[in-house]
Amino acid sequence: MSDLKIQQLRYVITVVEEGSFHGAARRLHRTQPALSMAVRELEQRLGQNLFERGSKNRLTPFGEYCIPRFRDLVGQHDRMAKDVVSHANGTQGHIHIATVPSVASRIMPAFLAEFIALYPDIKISLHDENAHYVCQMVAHGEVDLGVTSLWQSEEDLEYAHLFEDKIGVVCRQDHPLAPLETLGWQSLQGEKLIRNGTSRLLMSTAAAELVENSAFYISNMISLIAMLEAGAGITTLPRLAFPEHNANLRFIPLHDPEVVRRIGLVKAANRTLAPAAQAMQAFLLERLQQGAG
Amino acid sequence: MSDLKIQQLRYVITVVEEGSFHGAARRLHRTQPALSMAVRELEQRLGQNLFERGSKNRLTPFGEYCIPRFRDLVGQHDRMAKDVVSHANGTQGHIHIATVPSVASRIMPAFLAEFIALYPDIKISLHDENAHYVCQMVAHGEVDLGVTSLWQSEEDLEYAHLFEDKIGVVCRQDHPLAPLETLGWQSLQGEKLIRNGTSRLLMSTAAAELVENSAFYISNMISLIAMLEAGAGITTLPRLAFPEHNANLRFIPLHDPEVVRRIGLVKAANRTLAPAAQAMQAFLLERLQQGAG
DNA sequence: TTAAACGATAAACTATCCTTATCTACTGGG
DNA sequence: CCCAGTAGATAAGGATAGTTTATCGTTTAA
Repeated sequence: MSDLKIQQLRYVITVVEEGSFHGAARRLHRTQPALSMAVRELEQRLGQNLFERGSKNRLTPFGEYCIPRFRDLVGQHDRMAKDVVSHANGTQGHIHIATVPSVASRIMPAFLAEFIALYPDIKISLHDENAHYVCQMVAHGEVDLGVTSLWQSEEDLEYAHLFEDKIGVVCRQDHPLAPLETLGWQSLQGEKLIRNGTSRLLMSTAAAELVENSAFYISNMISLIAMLEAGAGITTLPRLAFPEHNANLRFIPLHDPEVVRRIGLVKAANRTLAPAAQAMQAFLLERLQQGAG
Repeated sequence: MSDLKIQQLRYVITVVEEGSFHGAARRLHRTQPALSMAVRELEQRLGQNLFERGSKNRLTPFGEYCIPRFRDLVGQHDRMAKDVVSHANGTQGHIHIATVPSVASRIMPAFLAEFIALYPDIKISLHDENAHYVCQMVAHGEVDLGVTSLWQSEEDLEYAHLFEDKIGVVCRQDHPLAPLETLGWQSLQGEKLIRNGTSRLLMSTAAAELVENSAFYISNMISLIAMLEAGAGITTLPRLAFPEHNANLRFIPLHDPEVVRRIGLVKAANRTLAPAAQAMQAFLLERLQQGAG
């Protein structure tokens, strides 16, 4: 038993709806003989006539039985096709994305607001994790895309650079260093440095020994800020990770050497993105590449 | 947006199930390039790849999304096609048939038993009505087929003769006429004749005046039999309408003139029968034509 | 009676589908 | 390291559908 063709079924349905072959032909942008022959072909395949021959265009009892079933299948086809196509062209879907907290709180809100305005039917799940875990989630397929600095160059990850984020020192407004517009690493000698999750960025620089001699490590950003506000010491942070509107703290860019955190878009290599994620990827690259946060 | 082809969807599903194009080609009795090209064509139409290119034969996320939906549609198609085809070749369906009571009780039971053994999935509704109403039901499309004598030659009914049913007299075993093997109409002069629904068959014969002079009319067969058993008179009946195993009554064939009821298959002209009804029609003609009840 | 509308049919063209033949890439064993 | 053996991709050719134009016969209505 062979496959029926959706098109033939649609032809028959249209003939019934229009009440004539000519009318159906007009609606389907086909000629009348095309429908005549298509219907006859289907009838021959089924072994029974759908329309009464000789007389006008009345359905046979067999036709009456078939039409609702044809209608059902064509309807199901159309719904499915519409759904699948809208997923194919990225107007529908569910994107899972992971970013480091600073990007999640400073970049993504405005970005995602713009994105969902463009693609109102795409669902988005945003995870924030540290750079290492973001890469892991992408590698393991738990998310489609990551926005992060690379933990280390990984085999099965594809990295597309977006922007750089300068490291600076963060201290209280009444700290002796606070009035300075810029700082060299040497100025930090003797300061009480609190390490945090981003401190590893300094490990391969001239400032490495500063970090190694630091006695404090705080991973939680809220706690870190509280410690700094209490005047317990200073820390280093990428600019994006510094709470922009904090009146008690000050961010002082550092140079000599200048250290940056490279933020990029990470996806699994050898794995095609779902169309919705492709749209997100393209939009991320268009909006965030080169432009700093 | 154009129609997807059930066949292409089936190809894709089979490739997924078999895990390879070659395997699927074997199962589908096609060559491998046929599948390659069909899949590529579908991918181009959707605008997204279903299978990872380069790498073996893994599905893309888009493919993962599509496959269950394709499976659904193909499954629905197959169920629908199977159902429609089984209706087309008459192995499934619902037949509505009407007959006169004598045929319903004496002919149809054995006949239908044989029929449902041949077509176990066909549903049958059997109505018994008088000859006039049977014809009316067929003409109005309330039933597909009727087995009856014609009330009058009707415009929009097609009649196919099945068999003839001889009229005879019915009387009690102790009636003076009972010992006779055969009777002429003249012998009935002076008898108390009870009319019934079949008496109209005599109206155009030499015996017409007998009927006209009869004072009793009973339409209900049970009541009629009871009256006869009570010795209230005699009646005329077609042989088939006579209760075969009744020990108290006797059926005496009549001749001079011989009157018969012509029983035939009636269907609406200009209306195609449903396939199941076609099967019933063919079976009725094969089994009942010429052979008396 | 004629004109218009409908469906069926024929012939020609086009697109689609499937095959054979061939090519390229990857894989496992010697 | 090489050499089948297996996989999918590609190209060319032929068969088959699907579609169109042109035409015919029938029915319907003016």
